[in-house]
Amino acid sequence: MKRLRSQEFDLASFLGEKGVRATPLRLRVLEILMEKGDPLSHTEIFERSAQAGGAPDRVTLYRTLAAFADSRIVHQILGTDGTLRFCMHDPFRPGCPGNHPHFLCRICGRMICLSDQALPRVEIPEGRWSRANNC
Amino acid sequence: MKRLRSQEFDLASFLGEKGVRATPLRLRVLEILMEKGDPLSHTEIFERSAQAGGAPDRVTLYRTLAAFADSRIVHQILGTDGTLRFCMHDPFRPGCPGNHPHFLCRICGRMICLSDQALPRVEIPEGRWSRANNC
DNA sequence: TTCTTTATGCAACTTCGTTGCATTCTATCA
DNA sequence: TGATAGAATGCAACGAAGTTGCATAAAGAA
Repeated sequence: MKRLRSQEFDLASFLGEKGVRATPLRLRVLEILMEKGDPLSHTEIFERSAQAGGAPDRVTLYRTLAAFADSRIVHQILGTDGTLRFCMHDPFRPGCPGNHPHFLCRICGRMICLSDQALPRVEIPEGRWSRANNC
Repeated sequence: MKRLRSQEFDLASFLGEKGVRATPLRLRVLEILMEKGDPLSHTEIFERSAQAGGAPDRVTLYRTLAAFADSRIVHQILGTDGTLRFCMHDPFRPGCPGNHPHFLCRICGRMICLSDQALPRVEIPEGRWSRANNC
């Protein structure tokens, strides 16, 4: 995500365009997510955010990330450790967001996108899978 | 898993061969897992097991499933809901266990194996990923 | 400025899973 | 057969990740 630097555009108006109100915490989180393109967990974002301006409220951070995800600013990836990571959409990285695998280091917990290795489209099985609860 | 019926072989000696001591709970869990080949969550196994002979201890059930996984009797699949499911190895189903996708119904929580749709092998990224903590 | 909507902070709660420890069971061997 | 060691169980407590409800604070619109 090196091409998307805060110098190059106004973070607040970026959020505005996405329909998300810019607040101090949200701008801080946005900066953290943009700093490096790789997916970060809630805990990682919490800790970095705490360093840069005081620990945010845990719940507010969850809601901030949910708001970002709703507005398609970030997408969520479930790691093999069972926790979600949040990743900025990178218009300059082909296949991001998209159907690519991720690598999660078991030791340090760092996740990286393997956006150059596309995954095939999986066929949803036939059957009674519907919106109603009659599966 | 229709071909692997309890009539066809002794569950207790099957566990014995796998180096797992046969106990009432383990036999019950094994039967539940074999009944249908699809992966079941801890909760699903707990509930079915509770019906068939009284509710087992939650922790013991976790340990039972861990023992099965250690002995390669089952494998674990992390669903998009963040919870593990446990699935018998089916020697008669090609690609099970193996690198295939799974489908998880968001409504009813049922998971099914898509063992006919193989996934490509993913290249682990180059770098300092090692057993030591110097990632 | 006032009003309405949205964001925040706090407390409490849920789910999934783990750890520690004492007790019970079971396979084995004398 | 009975003693014994190793494994399985049951219970309590803990922990991480994430959610819900509600009161307060902040922001945008009129």
